[in-house]
Amino acid sequence: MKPVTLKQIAETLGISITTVSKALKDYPDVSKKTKALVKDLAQTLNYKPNSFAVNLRTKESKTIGLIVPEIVHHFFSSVIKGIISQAEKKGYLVITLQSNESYDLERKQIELLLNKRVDGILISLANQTADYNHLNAVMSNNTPLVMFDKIAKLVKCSKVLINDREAAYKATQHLIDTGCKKIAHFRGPLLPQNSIDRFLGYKKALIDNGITYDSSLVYILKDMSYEEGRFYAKKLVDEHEGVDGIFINTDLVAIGAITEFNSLKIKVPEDISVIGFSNWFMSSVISPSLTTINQPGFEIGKKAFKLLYKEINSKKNDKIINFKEVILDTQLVLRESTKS
Amino acid sequence: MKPVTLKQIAETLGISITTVSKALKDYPDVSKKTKALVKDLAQTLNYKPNSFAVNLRTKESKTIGLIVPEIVHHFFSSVIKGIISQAEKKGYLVITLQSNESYDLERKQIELLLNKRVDGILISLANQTADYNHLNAVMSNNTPLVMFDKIAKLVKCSKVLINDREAAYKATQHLIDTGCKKIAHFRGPLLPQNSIDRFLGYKKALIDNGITYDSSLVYILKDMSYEEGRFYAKKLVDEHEGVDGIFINTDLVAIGAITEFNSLKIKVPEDISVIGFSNWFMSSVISPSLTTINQPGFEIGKKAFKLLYKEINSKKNDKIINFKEVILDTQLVLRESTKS
DNA sequence: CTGAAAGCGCTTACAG
DNA sequence: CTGAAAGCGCTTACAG
Repeated sequence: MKPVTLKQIAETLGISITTVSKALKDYPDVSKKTKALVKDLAQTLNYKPNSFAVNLRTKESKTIGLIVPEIVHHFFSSVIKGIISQAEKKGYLVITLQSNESYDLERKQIELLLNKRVDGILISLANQTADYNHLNAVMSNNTPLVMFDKIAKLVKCSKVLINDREAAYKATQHLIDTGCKKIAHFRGPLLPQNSIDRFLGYKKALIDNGITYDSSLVYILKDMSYEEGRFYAKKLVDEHEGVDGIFINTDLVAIGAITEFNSLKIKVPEDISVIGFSNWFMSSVISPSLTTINQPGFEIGKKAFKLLYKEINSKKNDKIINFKEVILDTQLVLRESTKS
Repeated sequence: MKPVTLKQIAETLGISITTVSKALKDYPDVSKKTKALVKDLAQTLNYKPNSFAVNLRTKESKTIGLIVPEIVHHFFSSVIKGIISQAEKKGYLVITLQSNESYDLERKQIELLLNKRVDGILISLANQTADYNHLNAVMSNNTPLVMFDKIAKLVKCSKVLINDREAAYKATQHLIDTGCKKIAHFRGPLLPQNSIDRFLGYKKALIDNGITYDSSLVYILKDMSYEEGRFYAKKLVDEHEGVDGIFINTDLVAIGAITEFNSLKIKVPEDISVIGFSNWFMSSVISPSLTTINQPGFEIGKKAFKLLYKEINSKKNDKIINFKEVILDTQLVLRESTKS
């Protein structure tokens, strides 16, 4: 019933614990014969090293922590999948936590993970996070940290990103290229860097194309929900005439907007073109289907883990860690919600 | 730089490690004065117990393992969220793994978790899983195990479920009540218990209503994907005339089917009524929106953790564990894909 | 090639 | 009220 230990194997075989340990780990200074003996017995007894003891000795847990703002979310669940699958390949397990976009929770979760002594932390920040002490604490605790998607520019660590500004530019340019003249923007809250960047890309595209920027056409949303999409779509048409295009920060909101337009009998894209951001699966099945920017969640997750893994190993070998900023490509995905 | 230990606090204060340890844990046999002294210093030094050492001593990790077939999936991500949020409240962290519906992966992951010595395991089985040795291994290893959604009837452990048969009956009955006479069924593979139960509920509803069961109207799908939904929707209308209703095992497939009907100019629900299962978010935003059975993922997750938590504590206190089977309620969600 | 010994950082039964 | 000691199960530097 009780788990088998090195001691039991050693006693059964009449040799020392040291030799058993070395034999199992294929140390060169153990005879072939002894190794065979030990390994055989370990096998038949179904010996598994006690990970608690191994952790204590080696000071590593082969576990990493992951904090995302939301789990029930196409983009983040794709990222999680990418991280977990990659981690598993490298022998790491992943503890996932969800901040619910709350700074307080995020801070507590960082502490939980640090107390747990995970080997590294992966995080996409909560919208509410404006203070980076908890992140700097991770760094000064010497725990590798990689941020992705919603990052803090000011924190010195590796990051995995897309070029939000360029992608937003591309999206807005597409609206312009297909004939839109009066283009609104539903943006995220003032804080996460990517909602700033997407806004700036939108603005720059307008200006580069000789369209006057009108700040009243920019709506700042809070929770980026479907309901908000509906609400602001209504508000937009109540407050403005002749808007013929919108670039929306994220697909879920865009889907809300399209639904609202449908129910208001405003035709998409004939009356108004809509372009989203992120390429959620459901964007391809609603009608009209949503033109959007593809944001490669799975690859972002994989890449983020790979960076973290390298840093964990560099740390182990006392090498200097060079922070990297990896930018992944995005694609414009053409569908029915914009004109051709 | 190095983490603070009990030893350092003891030396600084000139008392024993034992007393420091007891003071921090508020043992009654330490003087108020000493406690205050110790706690103060611990605070200022930002002492955090080394979880590796604590794990080794207490033989518990305050960590549980979770295996789901798929993460990028509305239902499972809701369950994960429920589990993680509940676990966090009780001081448990969750290691999540994804089996990709593969039996081999699932088996390896169980072993990973057991080697990691998690305090308990939560699992929803892969479709491919037909052999339960790995699950019985968990039980005989004395690690609490709770299964949810896709379970194995033969494994003796606690389970969190919905009444799939009854819910499927309810769905089929709704089609009948709204005038459908020739009702098809897209079911899941032969193995997961819930696809069997949903099929049985469908069949029983037909029979109870005097409709002859026709096995050629039942299609057995493999991966329950959107693409399969489209494919079988086409196949159904190619092979049968006059089908006026379908009950589909899961929303994603139903959404594929509706998309296919839309593109074939078959009107839903006028020509054919469609009812899904699970109530994915996107089902409410497609058009026509999908009538379905709500399956409370978040609550299933919460309940599953609560059961596991009880078992972990029972085990710790050497109490007998009584396996429970909790059945959660489902609701019929009426939308546009069925007649009223 | 083998093993005695120290130590990772805690907890707790026991003695005083 | 305090502390010495054993022990959780490993790993590894060192001696032989």
